Amino acid sequence: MPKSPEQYDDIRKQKKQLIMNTALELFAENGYHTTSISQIASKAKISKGLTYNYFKSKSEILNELMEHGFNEIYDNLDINHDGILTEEEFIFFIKENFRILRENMHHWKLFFSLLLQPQVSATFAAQYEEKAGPIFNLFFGFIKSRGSKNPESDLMAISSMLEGAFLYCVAAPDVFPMDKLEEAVINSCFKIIRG
Amino acid sequence: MPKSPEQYDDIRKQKKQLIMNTALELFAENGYHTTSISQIASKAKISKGLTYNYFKSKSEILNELMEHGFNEIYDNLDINHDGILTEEEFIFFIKENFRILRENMHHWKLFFSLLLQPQVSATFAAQYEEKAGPIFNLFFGFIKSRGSKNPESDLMAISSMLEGAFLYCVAAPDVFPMDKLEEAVINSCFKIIRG
Amino acid sequence: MPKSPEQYDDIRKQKKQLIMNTALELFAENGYHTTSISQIASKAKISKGLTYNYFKSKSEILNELMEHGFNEIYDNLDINHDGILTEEEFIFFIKENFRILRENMHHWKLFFSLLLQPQVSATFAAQYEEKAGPIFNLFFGFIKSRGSKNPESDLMAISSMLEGAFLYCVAAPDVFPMDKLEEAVINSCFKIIRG
Amino acid sequence: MPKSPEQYDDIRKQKKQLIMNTALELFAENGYHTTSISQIASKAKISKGLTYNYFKSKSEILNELMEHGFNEIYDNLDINHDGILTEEEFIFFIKENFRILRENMHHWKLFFSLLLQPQVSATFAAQYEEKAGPIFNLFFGFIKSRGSKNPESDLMAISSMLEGAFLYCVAAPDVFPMDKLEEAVINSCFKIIRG
DNA sequence: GATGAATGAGATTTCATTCAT
DNA sequence: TATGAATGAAATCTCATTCAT
Repeated sequence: MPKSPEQYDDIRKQKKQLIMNTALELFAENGYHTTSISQIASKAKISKGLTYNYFKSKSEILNELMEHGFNEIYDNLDINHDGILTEEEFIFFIKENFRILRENMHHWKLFFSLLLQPQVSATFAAQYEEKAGPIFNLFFGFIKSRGSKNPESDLMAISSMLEGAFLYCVAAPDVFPMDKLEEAVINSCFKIIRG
Repeated sequence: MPKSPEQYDDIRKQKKQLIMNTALELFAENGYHTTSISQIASKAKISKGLTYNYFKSKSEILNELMEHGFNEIYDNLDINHDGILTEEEFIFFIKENFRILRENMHHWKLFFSLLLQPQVSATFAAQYEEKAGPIFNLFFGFIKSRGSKNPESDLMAISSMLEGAFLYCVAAPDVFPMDKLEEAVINSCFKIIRG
Repeated sequence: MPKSPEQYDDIRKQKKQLIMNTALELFAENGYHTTSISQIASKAKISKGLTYNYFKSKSEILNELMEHGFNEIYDNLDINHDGILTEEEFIFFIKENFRILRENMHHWKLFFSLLLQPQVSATFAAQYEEKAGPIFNLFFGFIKSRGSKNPESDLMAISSMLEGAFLYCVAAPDVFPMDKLEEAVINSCFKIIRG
Repeated sequence: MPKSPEQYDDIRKQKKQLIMNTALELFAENGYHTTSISQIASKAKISKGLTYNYFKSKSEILNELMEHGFNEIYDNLDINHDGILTEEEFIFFIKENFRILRENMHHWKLFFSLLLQPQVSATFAAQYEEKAGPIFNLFFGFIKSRGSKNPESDLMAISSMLEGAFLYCVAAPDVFPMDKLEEAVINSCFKIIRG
């Protein structure tokens, strides 16, 4: 029985997603360069050739992965409201970040590793800035609204602390217990702002 | 008339250093896997074959690089005193860290990138822990000595902040001005401890 | 429309056989070490890379060659009967050996050359003993059954003679005419046993 | 103190012999191709470069080794008498052969392995025939003088047996005890001739 | 859409040989 | 004579990508 165009489309979408999920896992765990198309294909239980039916090249898988990943992550953050954070929203925001981190460990691991090798994906840096910019602004607004004496300085400290905490979670999850770390970070944010 | 053993020793030391420096630069800039022995050799203006006169394999270059790097970095920190930090020492320690970071950008870039791909270098994780452990202890002692109400929590926050600041320096040096970042971090440490 | 699994299986079998045949010929004629993968590939009219689709390494080709070779040779000998040789069977057995030798000259040449360099193939010695042991037993039984006064001694002499004759056939086929050699060996076996 | 020309000559001879002995051992044990100039030099405790002061190339070491080896072996056999062997002389000759074999295991191992890979040394086959020819004649004369009914046939059988016994000694010295093998071979020679 | 055999460019590695000293 | 650093050719091996079916 021939399939309808819609069914074909569905299959395509599922297969593509399967390839991307598999690739993400392997890239994150073993690195982009140490992962071969063969490994991806065999883990996804498809043929090597089929991969090229969905992606022009290995690096295109990476590109799409990054793009999707950014969207998945930042869309969930839902920062498109009035642009002013209340204290609860700020806390919620950080907690959300940790939650998303835990749920997308693979993506984050890959993100961080690409951060250190920008030549892999030329478009990566640009995307990152585009996404990260509004968040900096949001934070900056919150810090100022809380009466910080030096909001620029506090933004740097808080951003660093969050970034560092995320790095610990992803790269050395056994050094600090994750929930304690989360709590420590949140508390410290307020200590920093308060002065 | 053969060269004297000392002459040969000299040549070997210099050439080995040349290879390591060249490799470090390329590894840090382009990544370990994207850097070929050919590239290293041609940048160092030697033949591919000679590389193998000095290193058993490409991965051995990486291993020696890590080992030397750790020593270079952590030896400079000189943490072998009485084990108690005064406030000045604490500040000095962080400043030293930043200074060393700036002077060994390549090493740190490589470190961070390997942190996310530990399977590259098996010995890496072990070395890291061995070196980082005493520093955690030192910090913990300082935090307690300053009357922190929750030293475990503060250690996590401060460690994260430092790690994150280093990551910003290395991976995105244009986002924050480095000297301001350094100042912000130091100030925030005290805010965190003070509570 | 993909090929059927059976078709692929067929291709793989044939191609693998082609590679093994080609390698055997070159190994036997020019030696294992002097034969490069490039030579094998170009003689088999395939690409170098394809070789590695079928064999993990060059030495694995050798291993499989030895394994197959042993089986081909010793399976043909069909020594799995009651374990007692009649005179006709003994003669037939030796003749068979010469016939197989002539038809598998390449294999035997390779065997003999590896005999002298056992470190090439670690598994080789073990396989050889496993296969040769029963034959010694069979011969020993025959020699005793014919009333030899010193069967141990006669076994040594006969084994040596056979081994030497095979070596002449393989390494210096022009020194003695092969059919005369065969006849001489068979006759001499009986002279030795008879005493 | 400058050395006299004779002393220099002496040194040269000794060094050359050292290199050849070392190379022989390694070639015999590990094979010609698997033995590198570096290994030879380091085992002989000289520099790589010095090797080329005494030999034009690696293959020239092999050539000289073969040449010397043949002479050493066959000169010791002292077959330059009247050309007629008595029974005692025949026995003595075979015993001598075994003795020499035992004392020059390395040479023989190398000989046998080259027999199977003649392309290694082009001149090898020619040398072998030149040396072996007179021996065949000597044996043929003895066999005839003892009243053999078919001396051509017996020569083949005896030659094969000797060759085979030597191969066993060299390649599989544990299969048969060497002194028993020697005895068995000698006895069997007479059985073969006697008919 | 799906397969996996096949290619070829390029990576790592080895090693006989040369050469400045 | 003696050294060992240096070369370069060639070997082994890997893998993204193509293509016939």
